[in-house]
Amino acid sequence: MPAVPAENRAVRPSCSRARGEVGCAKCKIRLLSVCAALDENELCELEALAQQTVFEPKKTLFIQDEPADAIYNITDGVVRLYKLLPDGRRQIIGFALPGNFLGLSMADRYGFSADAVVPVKACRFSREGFSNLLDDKPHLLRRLHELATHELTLAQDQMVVLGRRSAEEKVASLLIGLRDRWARVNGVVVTVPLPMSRQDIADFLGLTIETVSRTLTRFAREKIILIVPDGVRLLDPRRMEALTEA
Amino acid sequence: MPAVPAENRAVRPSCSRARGEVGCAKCKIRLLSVCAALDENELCELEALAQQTVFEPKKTLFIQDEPADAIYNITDGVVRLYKLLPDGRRQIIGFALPGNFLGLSMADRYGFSADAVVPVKACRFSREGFSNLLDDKPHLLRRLHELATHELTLAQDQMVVLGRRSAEEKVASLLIGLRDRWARVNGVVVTVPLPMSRQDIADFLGLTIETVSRTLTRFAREKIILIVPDGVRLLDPRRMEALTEA
DNA sequence: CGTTGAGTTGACCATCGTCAACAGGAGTGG
DNA sequence: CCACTCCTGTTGACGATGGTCAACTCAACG
Repeated sequence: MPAVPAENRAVRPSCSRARGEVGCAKCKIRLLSVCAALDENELCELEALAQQTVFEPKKTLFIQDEPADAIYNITDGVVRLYKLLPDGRRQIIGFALPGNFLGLSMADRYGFSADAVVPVKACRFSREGFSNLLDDKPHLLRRLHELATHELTLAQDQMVVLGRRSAEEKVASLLIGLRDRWARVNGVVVTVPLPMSRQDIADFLGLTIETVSRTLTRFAREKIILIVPDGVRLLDPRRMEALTEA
Repeated sequence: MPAVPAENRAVRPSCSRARGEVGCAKCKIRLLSVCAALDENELCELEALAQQTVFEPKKTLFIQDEPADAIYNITDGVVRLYKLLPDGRRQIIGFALPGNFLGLSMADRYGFSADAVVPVKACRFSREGFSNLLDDKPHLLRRLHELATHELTLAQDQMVVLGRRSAEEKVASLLIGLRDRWARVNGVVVTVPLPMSRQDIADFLGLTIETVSRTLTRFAREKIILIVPDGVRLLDPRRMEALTEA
């Protein structure tokens, strides 16, 4: 039987948890997520409701239009969020990174489907439990609303990309966008991780895999990026940014 | 000097207002908007903060990136919401109809620009005043959050349209979408009002005016619609809906 | 009436999608 | 260990959807 890790022995006793689990107070994405709105005592309440879950690549977290009985806070990995048309066309409406919250809407059915791109860890809450917590914590609701309007802003920016950008600009905006989001999670990066497939990228940008592939190789030929396994290194971030600003 | 209209004489005295103004309690879009969350007394508080404003066509309500000192509740008319790229390309991210609320995000700068398409009436609130009201009315915040997540859902649906729909499907989805939204305001309609220009429609759908024009005339040739001044009459709503569902 | 601006229509063209072939890596079984 | 398949990604040839450019109509307005 392994000893309880040192970092767990010191936590305040009010917060009981299963042996070996790290508490919310130590969570590295706490300040990025809804949890930032809560003080230490409230965090214990939240933690009591949370259930740590793990999803292997391609496993689904939930499916569009099914009853939304759970909401998730992603702590590790990448999740793709998408809508399908009856004929099979797919639009990825976003990639959830650590710190992102799925279930902002508190609606009774999911508005899109979500599945893991790489191994994912997430805190799972029952919608009911979380909703009750929300009822007597207006500052938590404020935080939720903040995050929701932030998502709305991202969605509106993506509408500009989808409606008015060329293929080249679309790929550039994905790379710069992901770089900036990873920076908030992991600190500044020059090599942008791209764990999702070309098909995922294409379905996010409203393109085909071939166009995504061609555009990336063109960027590589022009020494703006270096393609590495599961990512790209930005050799000339300025030129890449220029493409997104034009 | 005109007499005070009969419908105004009977309102409860707690709600004082300028002569001739109709109170929130009588507002025809009250139940569609944030105001639905408030009881009669709270409505008076809100009314005290509200300032009735009017905008002529093409007048701007606010501009992207400028300080967001006011928020608006549209009571009449149509407003276009858009983002501009430095080179002049424009993406319209939505049309606000009566009942819609501009300023859901409560951010300190506007995330997009807004201007009147036709004569617009709106209730204007200072952001500060509204924010204060929000602080001790959690149910108002809940309502705001509800509306924000609804907007988010619309934005995500529009991402599917922009990313994965053909020109024909795009135009059809605009017509069906507007028809359903007008129905919530005015009751069921067969003639969908299109007060915005072809350029506006094009910039909403990620197309050009020519493609919008051609698509509409093709629909008309095929007897799916009848083009009338400032709108279209849906002759075959089923076929139109089929185009949006495919 | 002349001017202006929105909308329509046609001819042509470019960007991006389609289709197909191929390369390389991972996993599987002889 | 090697052949085989499978899957993802790349590259090329070709084509279609929708964009560009231009001419024209028509209504509104002076």
